[in-house]
Amino acid sequence: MLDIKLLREDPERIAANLHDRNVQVFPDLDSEQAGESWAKATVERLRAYDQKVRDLIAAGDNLRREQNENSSAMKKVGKLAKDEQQAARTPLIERGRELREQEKQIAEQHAEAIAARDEAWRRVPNLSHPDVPKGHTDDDHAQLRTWGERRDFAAEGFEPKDHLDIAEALDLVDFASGAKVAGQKFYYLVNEAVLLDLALQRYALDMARKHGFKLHTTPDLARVDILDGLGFNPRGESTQVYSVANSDLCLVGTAEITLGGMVADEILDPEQLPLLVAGLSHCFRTEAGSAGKESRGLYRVHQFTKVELFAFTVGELELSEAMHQRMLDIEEEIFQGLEIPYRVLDIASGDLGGPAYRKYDLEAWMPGRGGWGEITSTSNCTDYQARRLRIRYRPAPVDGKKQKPKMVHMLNGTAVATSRALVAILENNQQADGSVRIPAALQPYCGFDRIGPR
RNA sequence: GGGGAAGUGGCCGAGCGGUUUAAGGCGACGGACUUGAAAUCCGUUGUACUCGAAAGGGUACCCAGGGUUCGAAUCCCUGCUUCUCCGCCA
Repeated sequence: MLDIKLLREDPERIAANLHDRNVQVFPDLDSEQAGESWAKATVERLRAYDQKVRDLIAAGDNLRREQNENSSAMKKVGKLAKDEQQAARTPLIERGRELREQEKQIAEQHAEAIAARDEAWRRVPNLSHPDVPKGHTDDDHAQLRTWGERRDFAAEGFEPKDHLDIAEALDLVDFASGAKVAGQKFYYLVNEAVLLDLALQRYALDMARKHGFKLHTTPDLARVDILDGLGFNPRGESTQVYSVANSDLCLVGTAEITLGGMVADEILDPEQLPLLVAGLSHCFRTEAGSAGKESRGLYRVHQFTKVELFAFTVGELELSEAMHQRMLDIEEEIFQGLEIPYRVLDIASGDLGGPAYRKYDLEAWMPGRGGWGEITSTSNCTDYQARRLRIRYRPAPVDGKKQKPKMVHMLNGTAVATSRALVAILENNQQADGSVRIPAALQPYCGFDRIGPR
């Protein structure tokens, strides 16, 4: 959620950003129905909502002030002579009843107005970094660089298989049983794949730790309001999130949720910042609306395991942007260690997602599909998530004066999502004889340097 | 799962329907005294919304949400959390 003051102070900026990101806040205000100025019309409606809220706040405050005055008048009645007290009380009681009635009505209207405003305001996405490429197709992302040598399978004399063929031939996954027990896109890892999965987790955790991230395993479930605070929409029709029946809990789609929520409602000491935490969790995704897309194998599944990096920084753009680069560097170091060729994308405005101010993805080369596939993603969400989770810090005193708390900036990034990393490793390291070479960095964790041939 | 107890400011802790403007203490900050420090004394002290150019004013917040009342930290209901005892369990 953005600071509502921005709506009052710089509405043009919000309209321009809505336009760049192509985000419709009100269903009836899109470019078809409202024309070119739909974004401007959206902002105007938001401002009207906000004004109504403020008017009702003023009205309510006034009534409560009168109620307080009435109460103090009542206190003084006790000092009057006994025979005068009753006569003095009656009108005050009457007035008090009136005020209570009025205040109740105003409070009701206020609750409605604030619900309407916030429901809309929450859909307004974060501002965007000025360098974010504008556009909303996959071609609009800016490719910053590539790393690594892609293997020339033709020169090696064989046709690369995709990871599912490799894994099935080596008896590393069991999708059939997964489907029987839990449904399509659930799976069992089998044999060496189990150890490889654990090795990836341990490798990523060691890397996170080396870079100063405090390690955590996190709950795999979280409360709805924590999800909300981080900008996930557990309700909604196309939600990516599983909800647990008869509770306010959801299965987390990423440890971003549990790590980000960890310090909700707290005012942090500036010495604690930047606060670097890493979390190992399972990730559950409904993948609603993505049926048929990249449906083969481990690439898009309902459950996987991930080591996530998370940072809370002082609420200054220079600092969070520097941290964002640092997180991207770590992600690159991790995949360089795994010897996976990849490219780095600066994600375009239309594909940022609500909370992100800027987002970089790493896409690994996946020979099986002959294309790039997303393996990590790191976002600087600035204060957008912090505002709803009320995560603040108190800046150091200036001239001996205590400073007001400020919102932290929050960043998240993937260290390793094991399922996608498995895809990349199996496909890039497959051998002509059907075996798969294990990257040197993982061998100490696995205890073997090759799977197969069988 | 069942029974008890408890949730008050940065922390400890009093208050159980209107003299509370939440006592008192600790801590922190500022000042006085001091060559400096300690001790002592004096003062200040949270979060947010809102009005205002500012000075400053108003409102809310005693775990959360409802309710009773002219008036709630205080009474009632529901929930959450913590502690504790019993049962069950890896």
